[in-house]
Amino acid sequence: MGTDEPTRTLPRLDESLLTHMPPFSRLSRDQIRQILDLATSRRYAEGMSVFEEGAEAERFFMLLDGYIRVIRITETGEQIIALHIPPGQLFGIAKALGRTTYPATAVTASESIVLSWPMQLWDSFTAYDGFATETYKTVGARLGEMNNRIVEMATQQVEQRVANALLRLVNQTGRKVEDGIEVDFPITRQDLSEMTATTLHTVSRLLSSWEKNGLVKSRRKRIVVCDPHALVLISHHAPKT
Amino acid sequence: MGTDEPTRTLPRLDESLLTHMPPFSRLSRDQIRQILDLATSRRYAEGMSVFEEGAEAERFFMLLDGYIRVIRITETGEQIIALHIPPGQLFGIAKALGRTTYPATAVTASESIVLSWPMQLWDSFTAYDGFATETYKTVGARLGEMNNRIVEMATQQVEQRVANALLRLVNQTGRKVEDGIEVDFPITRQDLSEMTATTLHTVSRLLSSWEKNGLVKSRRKRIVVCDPHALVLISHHAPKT
DNA sequence: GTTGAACTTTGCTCCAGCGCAACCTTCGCC
DNA sequence: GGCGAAGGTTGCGCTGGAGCAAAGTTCAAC
Repeated sequence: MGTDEPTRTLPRLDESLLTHMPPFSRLSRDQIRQILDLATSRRYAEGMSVFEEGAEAERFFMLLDGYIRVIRITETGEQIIALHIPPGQLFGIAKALGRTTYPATAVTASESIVLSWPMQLWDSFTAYDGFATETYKTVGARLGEMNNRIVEMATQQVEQRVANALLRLVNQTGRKVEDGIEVDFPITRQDLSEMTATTLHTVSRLLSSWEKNGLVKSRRKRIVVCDPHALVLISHHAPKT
Repeated sequence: MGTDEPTRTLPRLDESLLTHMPPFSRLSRDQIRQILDLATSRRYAEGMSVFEEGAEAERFFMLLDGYIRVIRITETGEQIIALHIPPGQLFGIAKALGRTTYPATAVTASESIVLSWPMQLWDSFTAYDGFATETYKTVGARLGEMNNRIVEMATQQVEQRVANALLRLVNQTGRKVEDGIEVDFPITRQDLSEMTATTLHTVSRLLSSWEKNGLVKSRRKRIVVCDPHALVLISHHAPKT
């Protein structure tokens, strides 16, 4: 749980942190200063939870650095990964969904730096120029992404779903490395399986066979995509002969 | 396509149409009058499309009567049903998602009456008291529903998914009839299979067996749930022995 | 440098549910 | 009232990928 860690406010934050983040990019330096002075900043180690599904939504958040994994857990204890959030995005914005509780759990996928504000400030933030619009876009994009996932799960084979998930990861969070593009945070076979509604065994088999053909390279908790185009082909390959 | 039908503006609309619809419920009679005077009202026969995925979002809509089915179609021509919209809800609200095109196709699941306004009016609508809040709630609820569907598809067996889908239908759109609750619009096995990522054959088999046990009664395009509780049990039944 | 936990690989078996096929039923329409 | 199309039912065989099992590998921690 997040609360295991002491809350440390980092040294005075610089305005430049936010000037290039879409929700704030149209604001003046002074406005950003005000916003930063209201923010709590905090570092989370990998695997820490930022908030839990169902909890009262007392704060809203922006990810400055690292990656957030949004997960849901079923009554039977299965975990499914709904989405990954890259730096620069708002999250835990229950108010934007007309909710008073968080709809899912957020855990850090890697060491992360997070700003947060009390939810009471939400309405004053939406008054800032561009903030509301960017929020809609974020919500819309996530809704669209979930929608695509439903379509994928409904129509595609496991191999294609895993290929798609991997492509999405490298597109959204990829980091260029020598022999391809690497997913920018530690990710296990189990994680991939929770994103694609399959088992770690199947994911492992797929990655092994892709590695054999030079499409990817993987080490423990790390995946490098060497041949994205080939993955795209796999992801589009007709499900049925 | 919707455009096959002549656009007929129905006789002058009465304010009482909107006074009890959540997005407008906090408005005065005069405000509602203004809003209605800007609206185009139109009747769609069953199976007509109101707008198509990807089209420029020129108008936004409210369903007065009937049911709207939101669908997506894959490159390979498969159709999947994302959600059903009951009367009283806004739809096609691309602006609320920061989009300029519609993210999915909307077709009528039964004969329907729809109001619509040019999207340019959206910003003036969000200024009305309660309108924005209700919109967030609608968006939030749909996002939550999609989220649940992902979890279901990832963790449940076909039988449970179909049971859940049916329960959701009768909860959201059910009409009390003599021997149970009936889904309030025509729905085929094929439709149910497109909501649950399975085949019409499997749905047919399930419904047959449920009917044998008295849980449901169904006729062509009509389904009555007689024993919702038993369906709930099925929907929660552990997937694996 | 040893230990143990976390992560990964791979082989084998089995079955839920899909694809296919054939047929039946209901309904709208000329 | 007969015809055709849309919708529904049911049997059968096959297979993708889940479940199970057993090892191998990597890494952190002492």
